[in-house]
Amino acid sequence: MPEVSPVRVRFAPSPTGTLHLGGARTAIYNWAFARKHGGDFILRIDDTDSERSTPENVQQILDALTWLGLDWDEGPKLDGSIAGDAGPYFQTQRGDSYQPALEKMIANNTAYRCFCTMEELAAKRDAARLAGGSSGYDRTCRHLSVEEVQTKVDADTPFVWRLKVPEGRTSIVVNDLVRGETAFPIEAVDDLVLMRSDGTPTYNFASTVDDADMGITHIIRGDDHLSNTPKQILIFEALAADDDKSAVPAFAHLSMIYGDDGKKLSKRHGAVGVEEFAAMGFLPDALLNGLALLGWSLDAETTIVTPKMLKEKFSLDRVSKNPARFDMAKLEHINSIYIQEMSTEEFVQAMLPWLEAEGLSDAEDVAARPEWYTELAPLISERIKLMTEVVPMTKFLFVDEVEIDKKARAKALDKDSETTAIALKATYSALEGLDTFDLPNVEAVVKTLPAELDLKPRVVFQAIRVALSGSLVSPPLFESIVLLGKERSLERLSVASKH
RNA sequence: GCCCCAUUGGAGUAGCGGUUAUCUCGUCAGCCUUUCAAGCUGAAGAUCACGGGUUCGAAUCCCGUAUGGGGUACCA
Repeated sequence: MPEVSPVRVRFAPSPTGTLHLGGARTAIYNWAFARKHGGDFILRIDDTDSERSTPENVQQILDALTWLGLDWDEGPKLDGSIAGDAGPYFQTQRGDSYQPALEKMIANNTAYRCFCTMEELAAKRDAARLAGGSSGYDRTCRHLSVEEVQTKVDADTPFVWRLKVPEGRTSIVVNDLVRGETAFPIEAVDDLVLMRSDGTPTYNFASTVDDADMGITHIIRGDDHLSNTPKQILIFEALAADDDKSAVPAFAHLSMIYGDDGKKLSKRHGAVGVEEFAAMGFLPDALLNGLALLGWSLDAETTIVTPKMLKEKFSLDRVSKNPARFDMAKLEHINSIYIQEMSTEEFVQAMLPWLEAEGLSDAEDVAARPEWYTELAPLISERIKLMTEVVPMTKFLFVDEVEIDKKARAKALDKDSETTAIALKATYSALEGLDTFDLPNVEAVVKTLPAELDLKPRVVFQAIRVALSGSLVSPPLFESIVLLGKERSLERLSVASKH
């Protein structure tokens, strides 16, 4: 059997905020790719920005990934434990690995000291830009003699370590799995700072060292990192033993997700955090599906892609190069399909938290009258797109007294109050006489009312609907009456007809 | 300024040199109907950003332009 290096991918969020849609999609692709290839999905927390990183954000990211159904093989776990041997999985705890990496680069002459001050650098940058050239570092310190360097070091002049971009090469080619070959002219690759004067590594250095140490084989990330890639390739090469070509991982750069105005998705566009979508009533599998489709397709026609399908079918060569706009309407449509696909039992369980949050129901109630919930569930599941719609649609079934919507009252009750009073009283009488309050009986007596009263069905039924549910929109009428029960139905009809 | 990327109906996409340019969402109309949905049927909507090439033949390949985006920090 040929030796195949196992796939190892990583998702490395910065806990400077909660998990947003773009990050979630990156995580999904990494996860799906790992699962597809039987590899490892590693979660690393890039928390070097100590100013903005918080433990709360870390927790939120972990929760959001878990909610989405993404499981990682290595990294911090929800219960506080850590899985995997390639850790630590918090970048702030990996400090020890950067110095040896730097020393290795010093030894093979791929790094050098730079004594330029930030002010000097800024001035040079401005000048270079004004002259119309590239704005990279002018490499002054790269040409310092050994003696000059020694003098400055002896004088305790502060310095940073920079990458020595090799001479003699014309370009660095990034062979991207999504975009194909992209060549960066060598002049455009900057001698970037590896280690700051305070001894901490920069992002590009830390990230690359970590990826190398962790044996990452494929880096799948946002395309805002594409320009960083040639620099990172150089670092990978410098870090590698004996020109080991396999030391440079494969790259796949994902286009950004835009808001509906074509601008980069941000808070201005409303909800962008995964937890916000959960609160809006999206199902995890539906969000996963919708996000996966933002830049990837299974084929020409499939819209519904379950987590299982994603794990089996995901491939980077079907990732689109175009930036995608986030479309809430389509996501809602996908969500509604997932809702409809749920079994009655599943939907009852899915409704419960939303009802509980409003104090309308609890597990005990479900256990006490499972049939009632079983009848309710399909009536609701087929007409909502978001789980948040459950409460407004069913609240009238749980409360003792309905609050009748003003508009609904005006339209269905007060418009012709005498007629509606007659209709409601007739309904009252018809229902009052029923011994068995079930759907066939209720339907039998109510359905014939309009004809008996010589009124339009619409007038009669809407009046009843508003009297019982308080709204012009409700689940089907006869079913609603049965679910409400005889006592409450009569009570509400009586109240409404007196107005 | 410089470097890189992208551009197919309103949105997401299929397309890999020869198709009536695919599918989904959305929109509109009809059916169903006690409301709202769902469902079903149908319709409108794309000179494949533009201009040049290459080719018998281009949405597909090449060059340029425009537009949008990313990068260009001792940020990540």
